[in-house]
Parts: sequence; structure tokens; C-alpha cells
Amino acid sequence: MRPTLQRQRSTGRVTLSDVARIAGVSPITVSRALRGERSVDPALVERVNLASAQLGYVPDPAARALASHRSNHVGILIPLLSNALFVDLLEAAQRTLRAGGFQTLIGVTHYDDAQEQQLLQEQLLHRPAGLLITGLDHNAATRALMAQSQVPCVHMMDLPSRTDANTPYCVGFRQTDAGAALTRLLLAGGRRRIAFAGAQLDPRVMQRLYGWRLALQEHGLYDPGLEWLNPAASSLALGGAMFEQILRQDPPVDAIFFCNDDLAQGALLAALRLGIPVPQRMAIAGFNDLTGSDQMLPTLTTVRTPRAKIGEAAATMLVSLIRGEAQTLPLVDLGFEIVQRDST
Amino acid sequence: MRPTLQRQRSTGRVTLSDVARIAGVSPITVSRALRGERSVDPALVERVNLASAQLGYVPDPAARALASHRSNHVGILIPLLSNALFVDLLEAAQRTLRAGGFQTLIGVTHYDDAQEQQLLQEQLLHRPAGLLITGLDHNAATRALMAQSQVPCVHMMDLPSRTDANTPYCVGFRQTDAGAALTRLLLAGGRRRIAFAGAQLDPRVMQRLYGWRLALQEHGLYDPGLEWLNPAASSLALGGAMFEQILRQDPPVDAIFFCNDDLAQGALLAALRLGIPVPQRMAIAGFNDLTGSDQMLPTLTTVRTPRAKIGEAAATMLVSLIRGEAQTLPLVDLGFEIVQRDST
DNA sequence: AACGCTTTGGATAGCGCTATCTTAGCTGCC
DNA sequence: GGCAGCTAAGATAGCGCTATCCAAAGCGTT
Repeated sequence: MRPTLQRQRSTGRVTLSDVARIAGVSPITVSRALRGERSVDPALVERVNLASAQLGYVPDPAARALASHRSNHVGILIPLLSNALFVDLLEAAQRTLRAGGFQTLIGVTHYDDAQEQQLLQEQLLHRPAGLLITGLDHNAATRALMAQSQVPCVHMMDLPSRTDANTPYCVGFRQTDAGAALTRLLLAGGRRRIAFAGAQLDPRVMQRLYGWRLALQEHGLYDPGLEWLNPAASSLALGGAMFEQILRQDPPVDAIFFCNDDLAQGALLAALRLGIPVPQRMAIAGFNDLTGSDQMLPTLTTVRTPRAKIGEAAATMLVSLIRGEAQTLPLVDLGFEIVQRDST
Repeated sequence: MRPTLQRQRSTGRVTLSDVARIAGVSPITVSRALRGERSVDPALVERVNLASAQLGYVPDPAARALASHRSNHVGILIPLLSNALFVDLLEAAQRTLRAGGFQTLIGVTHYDDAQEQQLLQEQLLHRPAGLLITGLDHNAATRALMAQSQVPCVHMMDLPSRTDANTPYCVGFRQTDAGAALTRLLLAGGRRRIAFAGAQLDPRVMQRLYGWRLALQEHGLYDPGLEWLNPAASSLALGGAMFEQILRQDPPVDAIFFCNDDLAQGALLAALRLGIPVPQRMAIAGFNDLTGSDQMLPTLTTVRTPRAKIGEAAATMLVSLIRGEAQTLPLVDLGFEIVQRDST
């Protein structure tokens, strides 16, 4: 017989077996007791908890993932980090997930379907416990990946217009309604030629555009010439440039609905620079109530979107899906709030 | 003898052994060939690569982590997500790490030592391949954790004032120099009573403060009454409030160095509101060259900090540390750039 | 030719946990 | 009272990979 091999791979880590030995039970019982997976005698559970605390035992995520095919990672996919909107979403979701014992893997898609798919693929390799994803529009391959993986998933920001049996879990608000509501506010203020200035042109911007159209059509005031769309990324500079363009339109425009506050802030600054009185000559409204909109001169009328709440609620919903707890509704509408300030 | 147990745990996943069978070599050879860990006959490597591609083999990160005690995760610790500075850092680092095959785990410390320590602990459980951490000031427990874990670590943003044998890996720039340089610019513009307005009061702000002091002392113009420090978080509103306060100081201040652009932007807006001519009555300068500073009225003089470059360089350095490649210098100074605009 | 040294491929044994099956103990009920 | 039917605890066998040891082959040296 060969001599016993003296492999030195022990890592000094406190393992399940150590806890089991101290508690006087088998390792598998420790595993079950700590996870609450199956009924275990309360007295044993207590002994296990005691032993575990005494040794400072912490389960190894990698071993768990390997044995159970599920990690404690949650993948988050957002389009950009350069838009405060998504950063707020991320921050809230991350905080909530961490409280639930999950680690966050971030993926930034840059509004690119191929990148989104690739990021999802990479995240799925880690057998995530769940996924948070922005928006509802994903290409077929991405949707197939999600369905195939069986990983619980919650969509953030958008809500589907109609619900059926296959409605995915969503937390958000109705962009179209918000767009229409803001437009109606401008109409109520007596504005008649209200332009829509959109950048980035992601699905949410387009929905706001539809809302704007709807509201104008109700009053017979819709004119395609009032749509100013630019696929470039949203920025203060672009907002200023679009403002100057729209200012030159004839017949003159008396209000502009910018699809995002950074555009609107840029427009307000351009107006100051050019000496255009806001709101007298031109009313200006934005969207999202980003930092600084309440500090502008004049202060900016906008739509306050509950992005932090959305991140939190989506994460909370995901955690309960992961735990297999009873779900109430797949859709959570967190609404929006019109913030009327001095620019309209 | 008992009948063979028919456990059905096969997951349908393509494993190393599958690749090994197709390539006609042993699994361990496949492992080595794919990792390039040890010299393997080039012909075998090619056969392995072929088989691997043919089967679409992707290594399981959990199994790797368990067997090797190293994951492909990299932990990033940043103080806040509400400051664009750190978001830029995160975005650049994340992109670079992803390109190197690493997944990013984020942790937001909120400038709280206890939270930082806890987050680090959680991340270390995942046996990260490396760590990126903001700043150089960490409490003893945190430093001990890092040292004990043996995980390669790169510090971002700050550089130590002196270097010795224990100098950690750092990528950043000299905050003190930047603070002094901006102050000298104001002095060169003929300003004599230059206030420093700081918020948040994190170590980097304090270093800018020292730089400002240094520059004023060189000219015998330092006066402790010119220091306006507020521990609250930086914001446009706070900048406006601080501006109004400083405006009332007697003898009058003729320039303000705000520790961050958001404060300075708030001050510019407050000046507009109050009708204070900038830069005639008061010069205003900021720090970081955040979005919008070039759009303000007047445009804001500031210090452009290479945060995206820092994130990228730190990640690149970390990857090469992880791979055990030769390091050049532990310190990388990426400098800064004074951007003179109309507010001074 | 014998010896040591370096290279390269493979065998073996885990990493630390959980899925699955098995068994001991405890009802309940005809 | 014996056996189906259940519950709780344990035994066993991996999850898919890599660390470690071993052995064969190649090669230069004396």
C-alpha cells in the first residue's frame, strides 16, 4: 500500500463540516439548518446556529454555486452610466439587493442589442439568482436567453401597454401617460405650438413622444413639424443647440417639451445667453427632475420620475421571486409627478 | 454488492472532460492548454482549442473559483454613485475589466469606514482576483483585510505624498498640486481675497484645501476666515447657499475656489439670480470639469481631472498584477489640466 | 553507459457545498 | 399488532474544475 498522501490543500477556512463537528450533527444537517431548506428539529437548528456563530462560519459562495447551480449574484443591465437616471436606479437596486444578501453584477449595454446579449450571456455563466433589466424591448436572442435560463427576471422603468398571461414582471410607470400629462399642462397654460425635442431616441423617449402626440391630437394641434428628434446622446450642449434651432422655426413655437432634463437645462442656459425670456417667449419643460432642475434660472418644470423607488421595488420583487414567495401582481406602476416650476 | 446508483445530476453543460474526450487528451491537459498555465505541446493546444470551439465550451466560473481559490471577479469600492466623478471612474474601470475577462462587483461605501470594511469583507468572500479601491485612507481593519487576503489591489484617485518600500499601487494625480495650481491662476488674475468653499470634506477635498492654503501662503494672502467648510454632500443648492454666505463676508472676497463643480455651478446660478456680475465682482472656479461646466453662464473655470483615464489605467494595472506580469512603477500620476473659462 | 536534470502529460484527490437516495423513528389505523 | 405513510437525519456522490504528485521522455554531462 502506498503511503498516505499529504496533500496540503486545507485553506484554513471554517467549513460546514467544522460546524457540524462542533454541533454534533452531520454536515448536511448544518446545510439544511442554515438554509431553512427543510424541516429540521428546532433544537438542532439552534445548536447549529450557535456552533456557526462560535466559529464565525461563512458559507463559500463558489462552492454553493457549484453544488446548487445557483449563485448569490444578481445581474443588472442598464443602458448607460452617463445618465443620472440609471445611476439612481442602480444605486437603489444595489442597496436593496445587498440587504437581501445578493451581490450585484453590473452590465452597461450602451443601448446596443448585441452588447446587451453578450453581457447577459456573460452574466448567465455565473448562474445568477436573478436579473434586473432595463426596459421591455430586447431582441429575440436576448429574450430566448432569459427564458431558457429560467432565472427570475424583473424589468425596470417601462410597463407593457397590455397585459396577458405572459406578462413579465415589471416595475415602472407609464411613460406615455407622463408625456401626455406634461403636454396637457403646457396646453392648459395656453401654449398652442408645443414642440417635442428628443435625443437618444430610446424606447422610453419614443413613448413620451407618443404621449405628447396624443395630447396635441386631442386638441387638434398636432403638427409633424413640431417633432425634433436627434439620435445623439442627451446633453446640455445638445439641448442648447436644439433650442436655438427650434427658436428659428416659423410659425413660431411657444413651448418645448424636452425629453430629458439635461436637454432642458441646456436650453434654459442657451435662453439666458441669448436673452430669450422664459417662459414669456418660450415655455420650457423637461423630464425626470434631475439634479439642478430646481436650481436653474428660471426653475425647470418637469416630471419627477420615481427611479430610486423603481430600483428598490424591482429589487424587492426580484428577491421575493428568488425566494419563491407568493407574488401579488407582475406589474407595479409607481406613477409619476408633474413638478410645475417657473419655466412654464 | 449494491446496484449502481443512477444519480441524474448531469446538467447538460459542456465540460472540460467533454473537450478532453474530443481532443483525445486528458482533462487536465485541456485545463492547462486553455489557461496557458504550463507549457503544453503547441499541437495539443491547437487540438484542444479546436475541440473547445467545436463544442462551444465555456469554463464554469464557480468550479474554477472553488478549485483554484480565485474567481474572475474584481471588487470596486467607490464612495458614492451620486457624484459623476466616481461614476466615470466606475464606468471606465468596468469596461476595461470586462475586456480583460473580469466581472465587476461594486460596493458603495458612502464615505463610511464601517461600511467600507463590511463591503470589502463581503467581496473577499468571493475570492476576487483583484480589488480597485478609491482613495488611500482606510481604517486599520480594512487595511488588514486587504493585506491578509493577498489580493492584488490598486488605489484610485490619490497618490501618496511620499513613497517608500510599502507604497501601494496607485493611479491618480496630486490633488494638492491641482488645488495650488488653480489658486495660483486666480492670484495671477489679480485676485487677492480668494475663499475656499468645500463640502463633503473627504480626503481629496482636504488636499485641495491644503493646495489652496499653500498657494495663498506663498503670497502672504492666507486668512483662516477664507475657509468655508461644510460636511454636507456637495450639490448645486449648497453651492448657491455657500455663495450667498461668502458674498456677505467683510472684508469682501473677490474669488471663490469651490472644491467641486456642482458647488460652483450652483454658485453661478445664484449669482445670476442675484445679479452679481461674474467674474467682475466675484471670480468663481470649480473642480473636476463636470458635465455642464462648459455650458454655464459664464462658462466655468475649473480643473479637468482625468477620472476616466484613472479608471482605465487602474484597471489595466490591476489586470497585469493579477496576471503576474512585470510591473513598472507602483505610482502612476496622470496629472490634471487647468481649464480657464469665463468665470475668472 | 549511468546519472541527474528538465520538460511535459497524466492520475489522483480534492475545493466546500448540496441533490438525491436511504434509513431510522414515529404515527395512525384497520 | 403489523404495516403503510410520513418525517427527520444521515450517507453518498457528485457539481466542474485545478493543485499536487508522479512518471515517462528527452538531453546534456562525466
